[in-house]
Amino acid sequence: MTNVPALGPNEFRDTWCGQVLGDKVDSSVRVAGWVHRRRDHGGLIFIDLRDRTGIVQLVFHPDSSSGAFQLAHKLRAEDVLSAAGTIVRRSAETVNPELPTGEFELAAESADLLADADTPPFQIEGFSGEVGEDARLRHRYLDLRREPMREALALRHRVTAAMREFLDGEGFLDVETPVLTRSTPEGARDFLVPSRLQQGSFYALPQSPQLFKQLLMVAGLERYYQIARCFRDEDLRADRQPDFTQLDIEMSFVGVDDVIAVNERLLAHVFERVGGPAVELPIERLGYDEVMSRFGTDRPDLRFGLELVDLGEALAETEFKVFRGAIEAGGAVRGLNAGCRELPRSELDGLISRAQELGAKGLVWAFREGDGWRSPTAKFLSEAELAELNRQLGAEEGDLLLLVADQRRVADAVLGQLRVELAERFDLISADEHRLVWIVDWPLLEWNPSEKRWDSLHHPFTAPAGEFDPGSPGAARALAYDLVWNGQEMGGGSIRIHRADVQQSVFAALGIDAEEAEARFGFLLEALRYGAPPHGGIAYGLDRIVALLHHTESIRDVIAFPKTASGVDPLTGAPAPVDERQLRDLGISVRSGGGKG
RNA sequence: GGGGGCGUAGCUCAGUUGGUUAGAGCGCCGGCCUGUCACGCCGGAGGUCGCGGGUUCGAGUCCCGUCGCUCCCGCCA
Repeated sequence: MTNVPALGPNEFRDTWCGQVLGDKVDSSVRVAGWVHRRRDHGGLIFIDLRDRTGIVQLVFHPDSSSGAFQLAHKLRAEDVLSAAGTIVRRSAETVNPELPTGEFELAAESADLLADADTPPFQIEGFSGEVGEDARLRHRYLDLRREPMREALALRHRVTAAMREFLDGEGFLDVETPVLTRSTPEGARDFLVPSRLQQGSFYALPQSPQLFKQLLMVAGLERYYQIARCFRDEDLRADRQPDFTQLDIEMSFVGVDDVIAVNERLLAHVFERVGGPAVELPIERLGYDEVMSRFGTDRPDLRFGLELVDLGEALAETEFKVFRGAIEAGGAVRGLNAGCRELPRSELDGLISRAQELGAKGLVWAFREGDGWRSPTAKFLSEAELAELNRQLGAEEGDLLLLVADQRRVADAVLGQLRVELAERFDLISADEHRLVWIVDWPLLEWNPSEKRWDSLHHPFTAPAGEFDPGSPGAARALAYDLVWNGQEMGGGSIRIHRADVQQSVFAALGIDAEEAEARFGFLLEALRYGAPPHGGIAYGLDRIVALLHHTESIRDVIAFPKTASGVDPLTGAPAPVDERQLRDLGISVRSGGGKG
């Protein structure tokens, strides 16, 4: 709570609780806030009064003639109080070193009960256990009175304020884009809003302002940003909400290096302003192919090793059918050396289950023992193969080795995830270490085997590097970049396609023919024909950034009014049924599930 | 859509092999207390063991179903 101004006198108070400090000693002061705690000694009553800025102790003596003492006796937790009195310095033995205001207290001479409070459903403070999230969300306005939540929201504010401060200084314009817009059915599921005036038609809530910000570049705004609410109707996670916030940025007449450069300065500025980790510039860049090879994921956590190794060559001649089968099917055998860690059989079995949950058919574990392995799999491999595997994995005596044989992308995904979980299990990550990295040089498209078509890795508006050859779509690289912080994707962006003909050929490669492209993205293609500047930008997941800075796993802890994992807001009860008349107005007659009414 | 975990007092939790009247801490209510700051002391109230069904002489405990919360997989261009 650093951005709190000094208060001038007003009807209910003339200073904040947290600002009852030495400069006010002997002065007469009125404060207001919530009764944080009451300590009633019979002939002497202490009230801790809390407002946004902190806590101050009020002392009520029975000799005050105003009735304040009698009032204090009746006060209960969370009552709203305004109290006036004299600020006094506490005697040395009664100082509370835990409290910023602990050297002082307000000797209350009068007090007004502004509102009394029912007993809260959970304790606001002073309770060591963690309150269940359901209870917290049902009474979120009470949860937000608790210090961690006050700090989370204050931090969030400081982050967005620092973003605006920097971007304003760099000449960016904050422009709002519509929340009621048009559905674009690829990608995430849209939230739909029925139109009353155009019955049978629907607005969609934006998954991102992507197309509008490109149109703003066509419009000549040059530099745009927006702290934009985005919506995706997909299943939730600890780091996913149906409505979430993005810092959205777009610039004209720029290439990859230009966007990265301004964003690196943005991050350094924001982190510096909010007391985040120091950002060393320039931020490291790694190519997509390299990180996939070394870490099995496009969002690598660089704070620890356990890198993946390709073991296909060592096993080229193997008789072990699990490995040979994977290699003959065009797949790979990938492994990692988890270091010298003795694990009980139950945990090794747990690793196998986890690997299967992540999509692998199985997982081979082994401990290096002499020149060979201690492992149920050792008997299927020759001495020469074991020796070569040990060599390639850099295995020393006792090292735990994990191998997955599968299609390359499956093996990578499984070992890439196990790598992170093992690092947590083995405590390889120090809390104060931070690693930022740009992932660059992405493929433009990837083959989707289940749908049998090419999909964009980022989105269909991402510019290819160099000329786009529709004949070999898999070879195209993208002018795209993701920023990864400690293994979490903070944001990502790209240079966009600014020529209609290029955009059309990329649509075609994605299986969107000219007619469909015209129907869905005609407004974009048309805009690109009226002189679109080369442009590019980025979008950051604001909730995730604040969560990382706040050292919390769940973005719900940095959102004032989040939804539960099933998309419900326990406070308001949303989503809720609507009445027949509302539906009639919208021309909607179907009611599913035989609902009430 | 699938899998794991959880659901017992207002909150956080314990509850043995199925066995008497279901417990603790905090909170709440009443009383006492003039230097506490998670004040202390004494007393008290508070339970549809998520819900429904089943097994059993007997179910918080076992079984089936269901609902809610949560984590993960799928999904999230």
